[in-house]
Amino acid sequence: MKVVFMGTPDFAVPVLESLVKEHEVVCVYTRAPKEAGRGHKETKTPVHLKAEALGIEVRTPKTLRNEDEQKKLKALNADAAVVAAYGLILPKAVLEAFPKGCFNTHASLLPRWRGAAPIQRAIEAGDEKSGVTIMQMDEGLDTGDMLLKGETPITPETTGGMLHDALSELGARLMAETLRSLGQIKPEKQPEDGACYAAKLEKEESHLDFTRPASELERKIRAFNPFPGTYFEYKGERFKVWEAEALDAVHGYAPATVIPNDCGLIIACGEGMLLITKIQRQGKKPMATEELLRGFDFEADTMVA
RNA sequence: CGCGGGGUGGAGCAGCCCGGUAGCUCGUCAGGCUCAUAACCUGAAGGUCGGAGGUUCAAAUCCUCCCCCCGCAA
Repeated sequence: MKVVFMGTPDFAVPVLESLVKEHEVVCVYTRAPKEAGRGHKETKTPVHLKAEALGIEVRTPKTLRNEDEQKKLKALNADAAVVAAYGLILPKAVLEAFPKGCFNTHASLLPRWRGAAPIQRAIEAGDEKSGVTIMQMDEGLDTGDMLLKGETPITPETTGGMLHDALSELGARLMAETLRSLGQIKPEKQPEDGACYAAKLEKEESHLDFTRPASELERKIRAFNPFPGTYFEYKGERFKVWEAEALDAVHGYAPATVIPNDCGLIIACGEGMLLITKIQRQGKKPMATEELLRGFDFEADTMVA
């Protein structure tokens, strides 16, 4: 089958990789390179780099809304489009440009967690499972009919990074399977019951709010590890929190107080307290809190922010 | 030229601004104490202070260039 692939971040790369094994990928669409990183060097997207390595034509239109782009897309004469975290809306004209349709790889068990950040939101909310849904795209935001689903458990140890990688691989497998058995799968409408949206991650969410319950903070820390990360401030310095454990203990400290103890760094929360087990000082690498404490002191009874 | 922090015995940090015997916590090794111990006591080993130049009587510390790591921002 002749297919067009549309995707942008790391999540989409395995999908592209598995796609080229069984189909003719005539062109890859991805977001345009942008200035990023230290020094603001122009950086191509992960999908862009992979496509180049595979020797596939890459296109990076800013939008697919204008007729010109749509014409160029149609001229490829592809049978289908495979999408994975592309980041651009596909207008009706594009959806109709492919005889067999447009298939999207979404990192959640639809209709739960439609939208931008399904992986982190699922962990943050305390879901016990997540998964990937392959769907036939329509004009809505992740509202198309479902073709294939796969589940994976979320354990108390699952981080956003772990789930991301697992779902990315799962998505690649499911998409391959979907394309193999296209005519045989009966599209299933998404039930409205249980639908919810995964809001995109806002910068301010990374800043830990110790007035919240410890268990909630623990989930967020796991969900946001490794991206976008969580942090607190102490004496004007930023400390990134990589791993923590919620301690279900009653205490009389004000939230954000460093609680004196022999086990490590413990911070009072709105409910319970948080034992920070892996931390990163700015300019340093992440390390076990225990290590940092050998040379750095969080004074007991002072406050973090 | 986006902004900024850092590279000091095995680990984590201090010292650098105001040049002048390299320090702290931990680990390691040896010995001691102890029923015992990750506890305690005593002692020891271990460092080209990221690299190369420069200034100086003297550089971890001041100046220049380079390498590596990281935070912010995007």
